[in-house]
Amino acid sequence: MSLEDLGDKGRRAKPERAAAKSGVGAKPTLKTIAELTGLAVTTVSHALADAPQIALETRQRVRKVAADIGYLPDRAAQRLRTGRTNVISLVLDPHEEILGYATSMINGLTEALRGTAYHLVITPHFSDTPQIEPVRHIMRNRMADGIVFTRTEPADERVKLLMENNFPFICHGRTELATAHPYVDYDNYSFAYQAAKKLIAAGARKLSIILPPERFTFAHHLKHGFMTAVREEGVGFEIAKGVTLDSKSDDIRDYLFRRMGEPERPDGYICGGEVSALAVMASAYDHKLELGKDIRLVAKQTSGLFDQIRPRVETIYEDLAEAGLLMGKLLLKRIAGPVPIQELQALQTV
Amino acid sequence: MSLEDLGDKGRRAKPERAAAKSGVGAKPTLKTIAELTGLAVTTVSHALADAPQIALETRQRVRKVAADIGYLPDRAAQRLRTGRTNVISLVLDPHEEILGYATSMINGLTEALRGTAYHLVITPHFSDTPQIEPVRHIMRNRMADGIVFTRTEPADERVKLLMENNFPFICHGRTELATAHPYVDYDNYSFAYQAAKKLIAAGARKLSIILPPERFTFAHHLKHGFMTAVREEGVGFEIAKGVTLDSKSDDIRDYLFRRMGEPERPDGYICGGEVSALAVMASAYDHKLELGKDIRLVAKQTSGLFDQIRPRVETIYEDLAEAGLLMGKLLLKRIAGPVPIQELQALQTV
DNA sequence: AGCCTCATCTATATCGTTACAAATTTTTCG
DNA sequence: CGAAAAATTTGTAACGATATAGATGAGGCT
Repeated sequence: MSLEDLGDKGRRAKPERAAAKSGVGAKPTLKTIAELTGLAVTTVSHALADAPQIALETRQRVRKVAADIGYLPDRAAQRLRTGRTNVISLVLDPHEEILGYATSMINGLTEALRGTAYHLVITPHFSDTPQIEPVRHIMRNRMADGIVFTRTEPADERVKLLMENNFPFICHGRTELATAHPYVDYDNYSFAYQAAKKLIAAGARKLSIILPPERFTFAHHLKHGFMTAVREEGVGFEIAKGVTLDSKSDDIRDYLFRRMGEPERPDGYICGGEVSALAVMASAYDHKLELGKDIRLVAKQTSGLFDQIRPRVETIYEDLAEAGLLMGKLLLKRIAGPVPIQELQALQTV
Repeated sequence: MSLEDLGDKGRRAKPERAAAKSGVGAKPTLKTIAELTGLAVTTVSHALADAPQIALETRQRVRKVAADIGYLPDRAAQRLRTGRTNVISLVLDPHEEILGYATSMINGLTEALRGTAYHLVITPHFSDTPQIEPVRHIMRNRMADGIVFTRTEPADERVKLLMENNFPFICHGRTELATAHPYVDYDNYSFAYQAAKKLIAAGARKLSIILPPERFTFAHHLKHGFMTAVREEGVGFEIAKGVTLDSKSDDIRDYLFRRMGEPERPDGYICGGEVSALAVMASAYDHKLELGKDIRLVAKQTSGLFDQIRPRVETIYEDLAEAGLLMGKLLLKRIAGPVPIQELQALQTV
């Protein structure tokens, strides 16, 4: 260490020092490139930004050197100077029980961010603080250039706040607000509608659906789809009471087990999540009810899980990775500049 | 806007301007506090750092003002000046199939980071680039103060590189390198050992295990635990060939289905993942083999999933959220300063 | 009083980048 | 050829924080 140091000092001046440094592991900066090319730092900066007032030949030369020494702009410096963070923040509710929901979405998002300068930061939303807190915090302290969040509500405060401040965001799910906003959503109305129709076509005469907590917009979508189908067909129905898709899976199963032991029990179940579908199956099994005969089931599938479940269950697929990918793409588009809102809305069809 | 501007100019000097600004929504900085308190920026900085050479009363006053206006230091500026990023990078392989593996770990990590200045950044590792790339990149470009990664290999290059450079990290799983390194691991040896014993105790006479790809250290741990148990008991055994826990679940099932149709088929399965366990169940079902009689199964459980699976399956639990929490805590400890390596190692017991 | 010490606070420079304005060189053309 | 125009490059300041060294003033000591 000290020997090397001496040797280095013993040689000559600065340009070589920088070069040597960059050769080893020291981070190259614009200054490094400037010294290497004999240009000014400003020029290098402009050249790398492909500014037209820099001679084409210079731009190419600079780019070459930058690539050779593996220059990457310092994010902190860029961020400090420009205010751009190059960060997308995914606000995540650690409560989300749906298996792999977050993972799939993260995979989609990282895929969308691939090749860009953007990083994905996970911002947890702890349930003991108001939902809007992380969003307000990110906005106020410029922690990110854009926000992604899920579990949208009909009058979602986060959407309101972000829209008011014209802050780039996208959410999974829609609101019922008057002003349009960016979103990616899955057509849960159609999901429930088609699921109900399938159950009825298969012979079910009394349907039941387990809904998400009522505060989420997609609970309403599911309910409407469900209600429309049962009314059209004139079959019996009920909505699971006391449990939601967010309930602990054991609680869901306990509820179902109880209900299946009662008279007038439903014979067709619609499950908006994989865990609740398994709970239906478990309850039926524990009652020695036969699936596909005594009890029918249509589940929403968001992973490969149900390909291995026996007896086979009718499912309808929701592609969460694609949702994440879409969200990422739309958000980047919005961050790049103003875009008509309707171009930032996507509905995944059933 | 212009009116307000004029009015503001018409009044007096700077302190009020800053106050007005911070009151609205402009981000308060050290300068804001300096103007508010009449102190110098440097003093404020020191005061907030609780430097003893600043009068106690001043420190308190500054802290109060900072809290009142909701001051938060600018991460970019801090990072630029100090080199600290306040970022923990989780290198994630989007390939990981184990349901919710990433989610659980992320939840644990965010819990560990809660209340600290640290953010969690997801750095994807795309399978078309060498595994070491993201790590090298993070290190070279100082993208994070610490790295978390998973799926450790016996001679893991990432571990070598990070150890050589004395860069803070922690990995899920151990290596077989001579030099000790930080890790959090689950005792997969004991898992396989106990799983095998359970199967044998339940009457299984020929055991099979589906292993992770051989390049991962925990594949060896599982294998050793398995082999030790079958040798001790002198029962038949085999190791699933051609498929691993990383194989597509349909491929695992196809393999199992084939194998279950052949003579000398195993009657006890050890599954290191939930999906492969379901594949075993599906194959058995498709062969009309009865679980618990013709075929026995012990699965590793990492979510609540198997509480809903019927027939009930014997499982052994691995707490991934706790692993994440541990990893976060140990990594933070390491980042805070040098720590004897053995204090940075944790083995989760079965 | 004069000098020193201690406690407290402050000025300056810097991290790497970019906006802005200015300077320099080259080209154009009467 | 020489001035104006165009093309190209450069210097300066700033983003917000902190490390370093230095300044200020109160009090103690001889």
